[in-house]
Amino acid sequence: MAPTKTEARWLNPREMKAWRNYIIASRRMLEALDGDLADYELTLADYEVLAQLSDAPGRKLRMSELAEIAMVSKSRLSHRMKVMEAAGWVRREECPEDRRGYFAVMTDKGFKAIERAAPTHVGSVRNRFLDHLSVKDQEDLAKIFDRLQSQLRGQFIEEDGTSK
Amino acid sequence: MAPTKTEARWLNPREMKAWRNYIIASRRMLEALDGDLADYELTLADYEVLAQLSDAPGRKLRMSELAEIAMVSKSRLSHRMKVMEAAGWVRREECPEDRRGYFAVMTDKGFKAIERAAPTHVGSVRNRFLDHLSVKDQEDLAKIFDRLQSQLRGQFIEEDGTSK
DNA sequence: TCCAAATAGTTGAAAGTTAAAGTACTTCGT
DNA sequence: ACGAAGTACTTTAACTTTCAACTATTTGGA
Repeated sequence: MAPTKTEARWLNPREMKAWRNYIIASRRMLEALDGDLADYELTLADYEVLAQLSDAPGRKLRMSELAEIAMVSKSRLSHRMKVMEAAGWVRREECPEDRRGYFAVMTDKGFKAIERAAPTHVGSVRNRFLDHLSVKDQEDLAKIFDRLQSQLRGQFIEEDGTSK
Repeated sequence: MAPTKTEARWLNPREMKAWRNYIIASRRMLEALDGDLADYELTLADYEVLAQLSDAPGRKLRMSELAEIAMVSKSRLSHRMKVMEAAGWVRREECPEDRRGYFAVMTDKGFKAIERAAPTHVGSVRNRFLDHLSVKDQEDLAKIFDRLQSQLRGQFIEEDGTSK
């Protein structure tokens, strides 16, 4: 089935500029953020995983939940966990309540690793993003992207018929 | 050298919301756009490469230039070109002016392929992005991301000492 | 002119990602 | 309480991307 029913009239210059400025700047910004983390042997995606884990109670989360909130697939998380486990940053723990399941648990070493990276990362986010936005810009962006996000969720439900 | 000198004070709730809403929605949107193109055996990155090529005079561009404007690395472009060449969408042509160089040339088949995908893609961009923005939102976003982009370029120059 | 350095592009290997299938366990309906 | 279907997670294999090294050519001095 076609993913969209909107007729395909071309983008006008204003639309084009909004769209292209947005994706180009975003791609470059993400690249830069990733580059900034490279000094800590981390990618943005791995950072996200560790950050979420470090915020969890007991620095411990079910694999699925971690995958969900860090926005990576289960398969990818599995693979990355193997790498991070080898680095001594996390370990897996069996879940007694549901024996199919596992917890991802952050080790002290992992916590230190992300504690070390966090100031730089936050600095990058300011440096490359927030510092260039007025308070109003920040509020506008938050609103706009919140709208986009909920719309996306809506379309997802429509498309595959699943409600979660 | 540290990539940033900004002190690492934590993000306040407003900053946090702007940043997180932005990356989360962006990631999901990009995923969705990619998904929409999958029906045409294209990724967003490949689409971008072909779209740029189809816009070029003679549907023909030097590899480096194409890599630059489509925002992929030279190496990646080389590899993708091999795949697209096998699909019959592009071919390489020697450059007589600079015998180290090559042109990427879009074939008729390639042009047809992107012509087929374009309406859907434009539809997706409307559907998932533009339709949810007021005219003012579009203008604001264009301005903000333009600012971010030029800032990024500035930092890039600082960091590696290169001026291009 | 000659050579060192820079540039254009490709390549191969390593690392990362995804998609599909596999294992193990739980849930649900009867 | 049984079996089918569903869920949690992992694994394998195919594919993609990156990184560094390589070839070929051009450029820019001395």
